[in-house]
Amino acid sequence: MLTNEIITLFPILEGLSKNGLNLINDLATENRIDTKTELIFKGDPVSGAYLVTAGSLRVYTIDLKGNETTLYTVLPGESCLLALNCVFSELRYPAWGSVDLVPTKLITIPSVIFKQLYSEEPAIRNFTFSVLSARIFDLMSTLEESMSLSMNQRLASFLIRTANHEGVVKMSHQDIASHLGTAREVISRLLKQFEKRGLLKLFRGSIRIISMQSLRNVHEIT
Amino acid sequence: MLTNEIITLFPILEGLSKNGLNLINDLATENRIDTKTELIFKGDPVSGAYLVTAGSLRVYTIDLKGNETTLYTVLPGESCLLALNCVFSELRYPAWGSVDLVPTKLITIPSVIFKQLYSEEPAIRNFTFSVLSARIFDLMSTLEESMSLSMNQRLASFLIRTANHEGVVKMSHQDIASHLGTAREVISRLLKQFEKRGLLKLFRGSIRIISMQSLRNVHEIT
DNA sequence: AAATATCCGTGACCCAGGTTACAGACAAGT
DNA sequence: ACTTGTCTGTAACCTGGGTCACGGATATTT
Repeated sequence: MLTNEIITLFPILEGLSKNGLNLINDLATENRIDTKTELIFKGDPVSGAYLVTAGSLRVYTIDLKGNETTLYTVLPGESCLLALNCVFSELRYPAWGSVDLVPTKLITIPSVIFKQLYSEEPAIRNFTFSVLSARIFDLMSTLEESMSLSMNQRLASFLIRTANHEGVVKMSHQDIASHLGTAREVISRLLKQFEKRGLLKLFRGSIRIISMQSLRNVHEIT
Repeated sequence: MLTNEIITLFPILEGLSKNGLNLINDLATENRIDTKTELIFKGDPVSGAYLVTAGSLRVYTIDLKGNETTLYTVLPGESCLLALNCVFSELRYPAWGSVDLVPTKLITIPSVIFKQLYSEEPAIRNFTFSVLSARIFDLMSTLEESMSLSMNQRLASFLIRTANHEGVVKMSHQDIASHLGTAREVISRLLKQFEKRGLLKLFRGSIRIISMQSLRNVHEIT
């Protein structure tokens, strides 16, 4: 029973009709993806709407010089809006997608079905709209940050956003660099500064934040 | 008869029902805005969906240091998606909006009406979806450009996109700088370089592109 | 345990582009 | 014709952060 799982993770879909639920139940498929898997390539045709139910899906571009920059991350309870977009526009996927750190589960609702649902089910329409608009705000704030903040401010903000409940970020410097679109050395340098100022502690493959508050202040100071 | 005007400019709305047309006709309002008018302030409540029918509406943010950066420009036949967004989310407007260079006309469909139309009219839904998704691609490419291209490449690309049919851009250096989120001096410097290389000619308040092709090549060269 | 891969630290260098600080050119109002 | 405002040119300077070139540290595989 696919749909129960979906509804708990995507409460906005609660209003689905019986018929809609059945459609999804019968025709959506679920996939498990291992860590370090390239999932979607730029130019791929998109087979349907992707709903992430566990793990995380990273969507990124690669610029002319070969540097990756993360556009956004799709977490459980979210959907990949680029794919959604492509479902309607029949365009091909305009970026890359990969599973990096944790095994990930995602549900695929085939394009045809999704389009039908979209026209019949208000719940699906709301869902689609909210996915798109959430992503827009996200992109806008990324853009704003990348233009007006210095690297150490962006790093601080990234760490705060990414840390788990224990204040630990389990990523290599290179991973972080890719997310922020910069070089590994730069991240190492800045992290070292933070460590010297007592804001965090560095380990191989992870970072433990010590003073969340001071990290927040990096924003204002300069 | 408001709706005729709308339909010609927004062909995607063609499928509107009689009823929908009437609603718009009766309850939408049209405003003319003069040049150099601050129209929307950050935090304003949004009264409805804005459709631009003439001129242009610039949407921008202001960073901590007081620099403006244009997020996007709404042209005739387009709609301000942030406003659309706010219509549904009941959020306040998260940026600034102004009319800068040319007098602008815009039609406002009150929030309540727009929501009703959205639930009843497939045409309105398609419209909304396409506005959102177009803007997403736009934002993504802006983001990509701002991260991976050098200033002179971004300037070249901006000039190409902004020039009118005669290859003329009627903006001051300061205006351009605001759009690209940089300083006036930087733009002057780069433009001068372009002029020396014969790509364009500078006048007070405007720029005439001479070799569109070479300007495109700035992308590749460096 | 040897070999190989991944990760991290660090110093030296360089440059695009932001900043400061003027000065002259043109436009528009009085 | 002045005055005042807007727009442009330019030079000198400074710095964040990208790049190069390492070497050592910790995992992982064989």
